[in-house]
Amino acid sequence: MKDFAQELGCLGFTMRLKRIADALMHDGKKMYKQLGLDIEPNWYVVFRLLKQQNELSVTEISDRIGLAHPSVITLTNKMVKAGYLISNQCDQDSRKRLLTLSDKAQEMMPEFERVWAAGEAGVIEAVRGTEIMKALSLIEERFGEKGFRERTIEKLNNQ
Amino acid sequence: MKDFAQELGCLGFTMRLKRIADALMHDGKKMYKQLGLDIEPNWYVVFRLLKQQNELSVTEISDRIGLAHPSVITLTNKMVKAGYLISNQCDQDSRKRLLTLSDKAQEMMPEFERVWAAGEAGVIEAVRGTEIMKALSLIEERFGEKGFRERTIEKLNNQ
DNA sequence: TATATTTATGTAGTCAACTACATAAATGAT
DNA sequence: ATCATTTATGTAGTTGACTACATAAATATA
Repeated sequence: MKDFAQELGCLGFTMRLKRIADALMHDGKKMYKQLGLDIEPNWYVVFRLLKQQNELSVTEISDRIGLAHPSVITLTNKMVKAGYLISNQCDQDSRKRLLTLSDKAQEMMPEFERVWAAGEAGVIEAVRGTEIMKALSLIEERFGEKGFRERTIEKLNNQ
Repeated sequence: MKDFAQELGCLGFTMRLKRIADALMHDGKKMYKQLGLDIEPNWYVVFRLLKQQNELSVTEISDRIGLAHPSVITLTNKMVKAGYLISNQCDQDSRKRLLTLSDKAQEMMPEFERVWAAGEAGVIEAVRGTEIMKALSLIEERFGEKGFRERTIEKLNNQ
């Protein structure tokens, strides 16, 4: 049975992106469970970011990883609850809450890194020969400048 | 501020796909609202499919568009409620429910088609020069054969 | 024919993202 | 110094996908 979203050409773009992302996310969850690790897909972005930056506020994380701040709050709250992040009120600016990696996080990091390296190797294999990372950058940039809605309405008016 | 998911290379793949898909979906909703059309992003896949196939069951739609059947039930129920689909119990097999486009759907189709054509033109512009549709096909195929979890665990064992 | 299996649909609950709104602290302007 | 604006965080509610389980009809098998 041929996939219909594929038949739709560029119109099927969004649905196909979402389908792939969802499938990877679900399979990622399953993977961590199978490996007996109590972390979730996407946490690695925060792990990696805080490893590099040491200490960041909610909004800073939100800006750097491109998720809305409520999503970051939910995500990091889970990581705090799981014992991987420490949350401290900022001295200079009492609105801010600064997040750092806990000792548990530092301890587990080598094991996580091993898994992430394997995951990355798997993805590299799956996307081999496609230039998709470069394509995503370009597409992100273009949709960043002018969204889908604006583009469509512009085209509608020029018809 | 440089995007951190991009810095992560292939590891940021899933998150970036999800982010783009979510942004397109949200902007699509906004667009339909702005145009005063009472339809949702993704409905066009069902509209187009039923225009081509006339009458299909829930499972057939699910198979063709690659969404899980509960998602199709939710999606098509909304379309029925909005008056765009007719649902009929199948005579030969009373388990099946057959979905067709309503008169309202047929009537509105030319207007929808105009919008979808504009949307597609916008996407084509945004992805120009990237070969992303071809890339997605290849990636879907590869992850279809062997998922992210399986790939990662295989890599872990070969380290 | 009776029973077991498969298939089609439906329901319940989860999840990760989003927007919109609320509040409190810091900053800027008159 | 007061008041307005901006910024940081938090909460509530929505969304569209998913899995897991439930039920009923059809089909296959003993």
